Amino acid sequence: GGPELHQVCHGTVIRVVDAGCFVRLDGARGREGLVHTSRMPASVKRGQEVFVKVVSVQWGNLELSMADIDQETGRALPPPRRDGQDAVRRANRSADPAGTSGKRIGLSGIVIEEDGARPAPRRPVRRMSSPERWELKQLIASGALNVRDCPAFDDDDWGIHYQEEEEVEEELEIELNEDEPPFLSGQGRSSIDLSPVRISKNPEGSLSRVAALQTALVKERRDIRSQEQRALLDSIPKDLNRQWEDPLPDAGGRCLAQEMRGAGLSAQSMPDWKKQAYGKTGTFGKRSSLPIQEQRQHLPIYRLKNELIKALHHHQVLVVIGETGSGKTTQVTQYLAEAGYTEGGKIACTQPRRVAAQSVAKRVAEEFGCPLGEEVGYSIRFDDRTGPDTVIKYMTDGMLLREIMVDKNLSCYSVVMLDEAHERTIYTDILFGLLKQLIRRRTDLKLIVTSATLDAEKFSRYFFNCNIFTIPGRTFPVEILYAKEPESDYMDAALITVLQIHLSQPEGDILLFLTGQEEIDQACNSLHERMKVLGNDVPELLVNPVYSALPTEMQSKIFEPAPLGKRKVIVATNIAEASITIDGIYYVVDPGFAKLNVYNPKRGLDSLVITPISQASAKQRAGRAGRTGPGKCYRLYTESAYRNEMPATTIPEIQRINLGWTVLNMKAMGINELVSFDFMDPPAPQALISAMEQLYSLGALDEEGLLTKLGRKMAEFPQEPPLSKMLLASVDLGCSDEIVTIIAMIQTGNIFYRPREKQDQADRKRGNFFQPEGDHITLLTVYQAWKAKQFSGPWCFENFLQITSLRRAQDVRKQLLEIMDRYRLDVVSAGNDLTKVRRAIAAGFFFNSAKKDPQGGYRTLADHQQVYIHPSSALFHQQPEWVIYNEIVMTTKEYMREVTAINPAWLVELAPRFYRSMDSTKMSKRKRQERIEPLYDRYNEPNSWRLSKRRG
DNA sequence: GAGCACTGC
Repeated sequence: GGPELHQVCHGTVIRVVDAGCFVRLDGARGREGLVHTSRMPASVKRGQEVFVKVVSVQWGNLELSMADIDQETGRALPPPRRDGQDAVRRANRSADPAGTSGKRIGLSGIVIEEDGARPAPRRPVRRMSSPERWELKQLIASGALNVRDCPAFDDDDWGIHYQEEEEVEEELEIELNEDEPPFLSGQGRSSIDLSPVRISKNPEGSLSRVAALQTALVKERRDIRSQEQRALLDSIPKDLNRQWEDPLPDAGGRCLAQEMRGAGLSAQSMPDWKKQAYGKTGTFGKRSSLPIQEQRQHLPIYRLKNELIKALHHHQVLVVIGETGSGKTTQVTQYLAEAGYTEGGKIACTQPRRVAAQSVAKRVAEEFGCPLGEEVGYSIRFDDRTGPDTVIKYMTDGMLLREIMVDKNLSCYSVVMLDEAHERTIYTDILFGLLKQLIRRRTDLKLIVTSATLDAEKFSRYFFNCNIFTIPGRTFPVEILYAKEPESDYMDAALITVLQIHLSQPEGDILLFLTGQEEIDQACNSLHERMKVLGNDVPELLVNPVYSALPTEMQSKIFEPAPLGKRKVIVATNIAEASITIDGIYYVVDPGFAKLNVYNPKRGLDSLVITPISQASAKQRAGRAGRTGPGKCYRLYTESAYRNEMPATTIPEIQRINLGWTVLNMKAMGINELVSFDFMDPPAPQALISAMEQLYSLGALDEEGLLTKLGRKMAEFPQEPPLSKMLLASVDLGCSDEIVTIIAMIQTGNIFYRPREKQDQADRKRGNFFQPEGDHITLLTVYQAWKAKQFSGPWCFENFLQITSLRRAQDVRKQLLEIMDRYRLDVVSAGNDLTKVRRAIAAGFFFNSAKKDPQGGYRTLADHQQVYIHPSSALFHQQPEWVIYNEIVMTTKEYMREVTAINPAWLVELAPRFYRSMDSTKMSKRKRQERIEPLYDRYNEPNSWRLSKRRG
């Protein structure tokens, strides 16, 4: 037999009989005892013996610490007495036969902690409340409970003795290490105010007000809809399965009841408009039937070919304004190849998007007359289609940035063309600075930067006042109409506008820009409803939603031309502004808003905010109406709002995002003076400082702000610094195999598929993967399970897992392993020791830790903000004391996503530059402020406390 | 008890 409860003490070996929520003690006497597994490693199997450290014993809903339990008898110790009764107590105890205490097991639970971990902070023992005391008394009085079975029940003494509040303070207290990095002395976190980047030109203007209002409106509409849904469900008779008791004799009534059983499931999830949009087979946009060479000659750029080549011959740098449809992306590279520029090296052309690089390369290979990957190829992450013969290489801008890190001089290229540079991705912006330096060193390198009209002057100024070359576009005029008055609810205004166009304007499809998935679904729904009200007398309006999360087969529907006599309206996010081009659009409805990711350096938090768009975006949107013929653009804002409230261009990414990765990589390239780096639009100094502080805390920078060996290794990985740190820490901790998988899974995201119509089922399936340690380990479990099923697709489908995401995780994992192999970093598995894995997570994500707040939810350690565990988390119902999270999302509340339970002692140990154990004599500034000062009382001693008096 | 614009290495 196993141990009996009274024998349970630190280090007891316990055999696990049931692996599940509760694990029973094995043993003749102790078999009723329950072991609470909230801290039990998930890997513990049935029948396994675990060597555990007992932290406390649970008594009903009370909890006794081991210090309060007699190690010999298993009984709780009586309260401490100051009057020398210790001897009496000891005598009583030895007189107590072990057998009697064994009976108590029925009410007890044991909280254990896995072996190998540092001792968890002792939970303060709670004082018994008077209702609890009353309940115990009642139980005893009724005979349901034997007096002797109560811990430490000594006839006259109810005080199952609890420690005094002061003694309870054994709990580990952690505070921030406020020492700033030496190289940032005087400008560190404590001395500057890190406020979020200002993204609005005029925060008081009408547009900003509308943006704020709209967020509330979306929520309101959601609430109304869910209320309606509930009302509908409530109106349905319950107990639909009990039709045999139905007093109605006719079968019709029963039939009806049966049919209604599925109500609220399918109807809710698949609205009419969506059904309509599905169910059709897609065809892509029309293709010209002209022979390829003839098509090339019809492009506007063709006539300027010689001039362009001459210009580049005489100048090293050229800014090219290429309107949409001019053919610059496909033609310029070929012209340069024809002119012999490929003899001295390759021609690189960067694109901000992967699909653009792929599709353009395919097209150019066709025109060039070679198979893709020979003379013409592309290179994007996970997909390199270039060969030894490749002379024209399309690539993403991020890829060229990777290359320039390896080869500062880009020696294999003779021409670099930064296409779509006006989009100002973070990669393009860094390339700007690096190429500006490079062309001074390499006078033979030619640089072409393409731009929109608006930025051309600025680009030219930055690149030594170089020449600007304009290629006219092939687009039609677009008439712009403004609202007379500012609209307070742009959604409603947009829908009315769409219907008015539909009912009054000549044929041509409509494109409506909204900000997000929810808004789009609401709009589609509402349009459909309103069209139904109008009846059959009006021509049909086909409603098509587009956003990136939409399945691809549904996205392709939008390219299908509307049947004769019908009109198509496309409701899209920003995706239709640049990423997707749809033909046949004659009308654009532009409310003037988009969601923008803004990083708040103080909180270390990204958030998506509905923001007014820029004038450049507005122009781009309007241009979408003029691709097939002269069009109209309805702007749902006033002309004055356009001129005075919208910024000329969108704030470039480099001024909005977390610069951790950027700074690390620039340091790795030997650029130490980041503040003086020649950025086209320099990021705010605070953002740079905050990034450097982060890197210092991670150990990537030393006291002088120079890259450490660790930092150098971190820069090799294409991911955020905390992830890289986690990976490198895992190599030392001996769990890199697990961490690589976890990183791959975190980076891809969207692992769990959750369609509206099957939410409950999906949630159940997801719940099967849950691990008590948290979501990181849960993700690991998912991947391992998938692997065990030979990466099966049907298995994913059954378990509501997104196979595309898992495949991507597989790709990322493979790439990480390749890099690790290159730098001889060991890939080792931790086996069953998941503590190692959790420690590695803490080593990278210690910034993101939170402690349970007695007032509800959690408080982040870094800035004491109130946050909550996301309902989708494996730990949502557990609410462990200390957690680490991957990110915070701000929706209805501030939610932590991907949460793992940790031991706070790890934080101080693994991140001493960020945390330290609290020194009670030297409280942190914040703690000092929190401490309540006694009121001044002139009648008493200055430090004597008094009760507040109240007069009636 | 929730809901994430768009990219990219």
